Amino acid sequence: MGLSDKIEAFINELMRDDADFAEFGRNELADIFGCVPSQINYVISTRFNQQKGYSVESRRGGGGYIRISRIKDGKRTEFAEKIGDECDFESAKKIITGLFEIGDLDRKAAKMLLAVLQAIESDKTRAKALKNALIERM
Amino acid sequence: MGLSDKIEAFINELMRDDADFAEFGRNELADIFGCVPSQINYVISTRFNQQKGYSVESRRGGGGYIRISRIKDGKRTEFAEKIGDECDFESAKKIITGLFEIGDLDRKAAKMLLAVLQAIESDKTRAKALKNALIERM
DNA sequence: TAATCAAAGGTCAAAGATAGTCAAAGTCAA
DNA sequence: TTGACTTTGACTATCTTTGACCTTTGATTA
Repeated sequence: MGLSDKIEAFINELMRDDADFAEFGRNELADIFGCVPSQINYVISTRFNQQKGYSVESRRGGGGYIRISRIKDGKRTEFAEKIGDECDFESAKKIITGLFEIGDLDRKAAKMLLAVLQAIESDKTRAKALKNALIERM
Repeated sequence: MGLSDKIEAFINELMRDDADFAEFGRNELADIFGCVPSQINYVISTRFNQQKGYSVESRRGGGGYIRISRIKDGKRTEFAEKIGDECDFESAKKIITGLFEIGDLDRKAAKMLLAVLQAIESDKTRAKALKNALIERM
């Protein structure tokens, strides 16, 4: 097993521990494996890219970090499929709340979406609007 | 978590206690965290600036203080006021894009909101929906 | 009252700490 | 041997921490 594979496995272990994300310092990880820091970027870009279903956030400077998290697309698709031709506000609210609870949406986004969905009068339009939003690829 | 993050968290705690503002002495806070006083300014300017929805007042000399308070979201209010009874999708898009550009919305939220707003057929409903979302307090 | 002093807070730039990019060099299997 | 994948490292970008010096304010003193 090559170095990159070992690092990949290690990150996967971290994700298992913390459920759906892994956070670490790039240098710290490079030290563990005795490699150059940019090797970590290589692993991330080849194994944890968007296409494979991950999103990556990072920060430089003191206290810097890299955080890899699984994209919660599954839930979105699942929710989207459940919506029929019509969707009343209460049902829409459950879906948005659900996405907020799994951390797919932050509080601000959830509140705004709810405000918009509430202003829509037609259950048909609401169904279409919510479906579109859920299918929207990031 | 870096020092700045800890100080940020501490100030957020203070705000929770006192509802919508936090007041403290710069040196006092610097002492608590064992850092130079100007570090406090750094935290304030990067985490509690106007763009993030805070206003800061302070006074020097004996009995000096720094007071941070949450403010109404200026840009949002400004945008909300510009919307009339009707709002076509292009106008809505400009507003959401504007909020994204000033960092008020992240990409995901912006995209979802756009998807929802696009699905709305009536310019009247769209106006109402967008206004509601903008007025929504965080 | 005017001058002075001490106690805050403000600014800014340098130094330090991380992470990102990119292309060259290395490896390995077909 | 060649092409795809990996490993390295020099250089870059960004964020944080620190410290020297500046300004404002209130209190004290001449």
